[in-house]
Amino acid sequence: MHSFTEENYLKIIYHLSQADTGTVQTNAIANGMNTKAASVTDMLKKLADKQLIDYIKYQGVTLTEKGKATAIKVIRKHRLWEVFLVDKLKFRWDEVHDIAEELEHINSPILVERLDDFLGFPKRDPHGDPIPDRDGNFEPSVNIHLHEMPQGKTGIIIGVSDHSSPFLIHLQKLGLTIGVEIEITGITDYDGSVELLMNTKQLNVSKKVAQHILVNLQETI
Amino acid sequence: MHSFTEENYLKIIYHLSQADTGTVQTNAIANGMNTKAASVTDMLKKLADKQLIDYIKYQGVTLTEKGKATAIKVIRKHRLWEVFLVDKLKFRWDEVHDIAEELEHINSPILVERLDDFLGFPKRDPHGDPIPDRDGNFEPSVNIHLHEMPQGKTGIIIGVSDHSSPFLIHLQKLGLTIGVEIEITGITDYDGSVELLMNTKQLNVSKKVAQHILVNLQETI
DNA sequence: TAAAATTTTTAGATTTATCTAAATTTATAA
DNA sequence: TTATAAATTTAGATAAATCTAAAAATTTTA
Repeated sequence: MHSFTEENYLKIIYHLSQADTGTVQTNAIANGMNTKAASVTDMLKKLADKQLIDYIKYQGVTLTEKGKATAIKVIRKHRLWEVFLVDKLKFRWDEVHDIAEELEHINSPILVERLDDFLGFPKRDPHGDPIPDRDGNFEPSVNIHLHEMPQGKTGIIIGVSDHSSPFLIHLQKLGLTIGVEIEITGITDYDGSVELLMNTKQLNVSKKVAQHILVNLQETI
Repeated sequence: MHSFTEENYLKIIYHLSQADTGTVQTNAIANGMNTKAASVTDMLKKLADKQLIDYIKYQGVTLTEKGKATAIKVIRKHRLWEVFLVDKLKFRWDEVHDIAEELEHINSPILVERLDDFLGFPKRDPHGDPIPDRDGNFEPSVNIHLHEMPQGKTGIIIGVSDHSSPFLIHLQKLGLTIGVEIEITGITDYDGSVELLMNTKQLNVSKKVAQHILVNLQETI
């Protein structure tokens, strides 16, 4: 088995290699792990010895198949626990990350399968991110701004790119909060405002607002 | 916060000091922790520094109030997670211990309270052991043989003191398996056989059988 | 393309929890 | 009550994950 620390390194490397297609740099990992570059180098040697990453000095790393499978298992657990915390224990979307960071390291394959079953085999976590199945397969997720969303597609609000109070208060009034599922029904040519459906409610938001709402695009599952 | 290891030491010390009223010996802890006496001594110094135990060289240890409260919190989490695994995820009674050993170290007070609520504030875990409430209070549990049970009291079968196949097969046939709740309704003077109620079913078991069934006596809660 | 800046690695320590082997203390028993 | 046995502690090492400071490699830029 792998230590919590090793699992966290693999997870960070996995996420970084998704963002950026090439190899992952030492400093990027140090940043993600809240540690120093020297510590990362030490750990990279260890992960390479265990054949979890391919590592060439000074050139950055990539995950091996084994390393990738391990990272995806941890991500699967993290996202399933988030669903549990939100759906069953009534936590808010924004409260669950740190707890799931601990729960994701519980080592019991059967527990993961039972939990998945108990939750009804969810395909997405509360942020709209895809949950890998037991074989590690999942639909990729795409995060874009609301005004870039194609019509007809649904998405989940995952954040904002303007953190000013007036903007946040405006969103609160409209009900456009994190975790809400929306569908674009049209774009007004005249002013670029966006028509959308939230639950069953029709809304119109200005182009300026749409440009500052981050959405996780739901692929057809 | 305390490390997993520190929490495990406190838990073992707590359990050992329940069994045996005096101070807890180094070797007993080493045995419980599957480690060596020298390692225990090192850890005892550390726990004493943190004022979690009172430790006198060569004389054994007792938990301080702080240490006891910490141990009880870990035990509360362990038992709540066991209820979750059995009631919600459909694990069997005998499968949950190792998983709960990991889950008990998840550090989130709010998670524990939400879980307790979700489970309906259970008073006993699947073995019949009491679950401390958020303040650490609980009814003590008493483990005795079936033939020593007072009439009218209920208990949960927690094990057997005869592991022979014929005996276990006999119990299986009667439905007297681990986790089953029973109530003594009478004792036959003539042969010492025990009349009991299992769910709503009336049963009679011989004195010999009753002497080999271990029961956790349920206090009036 | 050579100097400067940045990134990465090495060297040598530190902390936590563990170990073995030896020394010390306490308990037991002749 | 002293010798022997058992339990416990100390001393000195080891492995995991981290650190700082210095050295080496790579990238940028003038």
